[in-house]
Amino acid sequence: MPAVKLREPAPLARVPAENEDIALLAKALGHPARVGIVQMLHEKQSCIGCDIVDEIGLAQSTISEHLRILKAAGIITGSIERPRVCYSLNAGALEPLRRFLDDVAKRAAHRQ
Amino acid sequence: MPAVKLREPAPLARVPAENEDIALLAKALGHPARVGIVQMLHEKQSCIGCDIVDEIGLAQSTISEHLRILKAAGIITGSIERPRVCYSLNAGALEPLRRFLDDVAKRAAHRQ
DNA sequence: ATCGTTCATCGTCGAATAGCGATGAACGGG
DNA sequence: CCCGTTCATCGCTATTCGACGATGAACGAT
Repeated sequence: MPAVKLREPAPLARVPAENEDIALLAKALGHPARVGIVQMLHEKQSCIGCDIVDEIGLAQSTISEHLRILKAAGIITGSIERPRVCYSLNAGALEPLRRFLDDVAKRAAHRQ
Repeated sequence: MPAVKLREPAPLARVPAENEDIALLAKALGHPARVGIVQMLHEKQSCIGCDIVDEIGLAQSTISEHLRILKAAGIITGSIERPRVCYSLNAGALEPLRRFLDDVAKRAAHRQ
């Protein structure tokens, strides 16, 4: 045990866990194909199968990867329905990011 | 001039320019340090100089790069004030992303 | 039992990110 | 005129991303 207390490594000062969260959500949306997928799931309420591949116009493996990223971020969920997988939006997951942006917009408008 | 009309390369089917826009904004926010910077500029209304470097806790060159990315996305602006640069938030730039998220949230809540 | 469909995973490639230190430009002040 | 401060830019390295084709797993249908 050292005699002096070393300065805490600090979680990077100004980078609380909440920001980490927001950044992860934003990153997950940080690709046009993924925005398109969310848009699709948002319009066609119904969950979708491989139609996404046709709509977006990328290779199946690529779409699968994008779906994996969205799933990992909690933005979508997939339930198997052999032989397909039925994806649907989990709108609640986006709340932290949405609230962050709302907050910025509101305060900015408020002080004009 | 070929006799037949070739199929248009298509802007990637379902990936309209608007989504591209949203994705670019999201990408710019896709890093905790950048979220922190926006948060800073949002709280301390006043524009900031190099205080950001102290607050975030990354090397000056790294912060400079993050600022460049935010600037490129139109999210912040910087006005020189020798020898410093005064950054401030351009909240309006985030609107497309904010509206997108609001839309998703609203429609999701509506159909419950 | 075989086939077809749907999807995930793997390996690979090039491009982009993220981080740093070092260097350089641009002043305002002594 | 030199100095210090602030910031941008330049290499450079390591890691991650994005895309693809090929392969494989998991069934329903024939």
